[in-house]
Amino acid sequence: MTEHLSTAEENYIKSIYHLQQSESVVSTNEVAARLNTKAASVTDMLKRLNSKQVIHYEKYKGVSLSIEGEKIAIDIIRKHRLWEYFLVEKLQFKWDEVHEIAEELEHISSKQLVERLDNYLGYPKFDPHGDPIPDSKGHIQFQEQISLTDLTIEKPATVSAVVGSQSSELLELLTHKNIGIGTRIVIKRKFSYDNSMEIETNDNCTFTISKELAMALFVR
Amino acid sequence: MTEHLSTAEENYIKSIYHLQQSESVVSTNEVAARLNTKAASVTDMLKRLNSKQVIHYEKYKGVSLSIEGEKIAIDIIRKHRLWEYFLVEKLQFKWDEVHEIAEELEHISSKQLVERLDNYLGYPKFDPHGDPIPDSKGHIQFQEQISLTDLTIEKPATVSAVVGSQSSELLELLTHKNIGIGTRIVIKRKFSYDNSMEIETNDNCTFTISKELAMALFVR
DNA sequence: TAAATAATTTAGATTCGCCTAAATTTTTAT
DNA sequence: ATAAAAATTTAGGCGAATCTAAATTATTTA
Repeated sequence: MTEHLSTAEENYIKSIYHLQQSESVVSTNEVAARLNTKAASVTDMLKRLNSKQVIHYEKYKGVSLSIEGEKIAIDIIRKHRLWEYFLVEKLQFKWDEVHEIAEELEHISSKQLVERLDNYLGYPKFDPHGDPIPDSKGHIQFQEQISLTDLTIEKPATVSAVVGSQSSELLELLTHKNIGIGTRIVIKRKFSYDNSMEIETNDNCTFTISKELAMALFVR
Repeated sequence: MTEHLSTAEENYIKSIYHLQQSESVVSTNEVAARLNTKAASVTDMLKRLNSKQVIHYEKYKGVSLSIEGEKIAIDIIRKHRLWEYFLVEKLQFKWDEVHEIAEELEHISSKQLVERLDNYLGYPKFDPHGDPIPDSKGHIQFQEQISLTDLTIEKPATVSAVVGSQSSELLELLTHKNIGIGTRIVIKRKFSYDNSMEIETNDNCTFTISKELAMALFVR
């Protein structure tokens, strides 16, 4: 299929894939920002990737992945998330320590390695951050939003929505607790007496939230 | 300590380390041959590594590793062999399938990853090829030579010496069986009737050798 | 809609790691 | 010991991936 891609090329493809989740066509500047590089460098690379058929690119018109490019992106993400799972489940890393290491491991090329790792790990469906792990055919499990109330204990999740987020009282509370869209949450304990729960967030804070607040937070 | 080395730089250091096992000073051409590259490229790189203090190098005088360089080499070898052990023990690869993959994995930089992997694997002392795995302080277990006669069944080993290798009859036999210093051997079966044994080598050949030949071969 | 601003691309350098061909140094052999 | 051979280095170039500064195109706004 594809000859061989450099680490840099793979990182561009991955970035474009992630940026495409919100808008289908991605700008040069957005890629530059995500990769901490300069727009001129991005233009250079887009030309190269375009000639390799992994993206659709026209001057001044933005970029999107080709079918081939999307396959490559999903494959990299699969590797990244499987390695993260490995690091947490087998090597006892904390879920917030593994990203950097997985950024390196995701570029290891052996197909066989990935398949065997997947098998060894028991074909996990979600990584330690709660993100879905694509299967060997590139299929990604649809991920529903659920109320934080219904989240399994110890299973990390990401805040994806806040119901009633127009209320300033709620916002005040969220600001105080430093919770927002994208905040990673793990439930450490649930107290049945008042349905409050102890949670741990991104920034390694552990504290208790009320049933009312938990009901307002949606996670995936 | 060391800022950061590229994969290419690490590979040069590793090659020089291995070549130094036989002769303490290594030539440009030897490095070129080992890395499948050209002498001119090696000269380039030696200049760079010299300025980074990881080697001792003088024009036309050959190269050797500095103390720092040796530490780096041992660290890379440690990673390589731990990953090989992981691939065979945990992911069920065959011992002759893992080298290439480990060549990639050995460049993953996280110190913590290596330590945790080592712990997870139970601090193995030898890799699946029978080579010693340096510990976290860089100490390498001394490996005695034993006669092939005394080698445990199924335990891979490397031919490290041939007693009576001046005899042309022995050489004739060794040449015919394609066995020499460095040949990897695994004993598959031992026959007590005549103390002959069935062995498997490097090149995936399986055949029987006599007690006399086994006694002449020393392995580690 | 025309000017100002923002986004993007081009032009021209730089570093890394490699190459070939030519020059130089070292080693070997006569 | 000197000529021939082998090893090594230098010179000059190339592609990948980056950069800055300048030019160009697109978008916004007055």
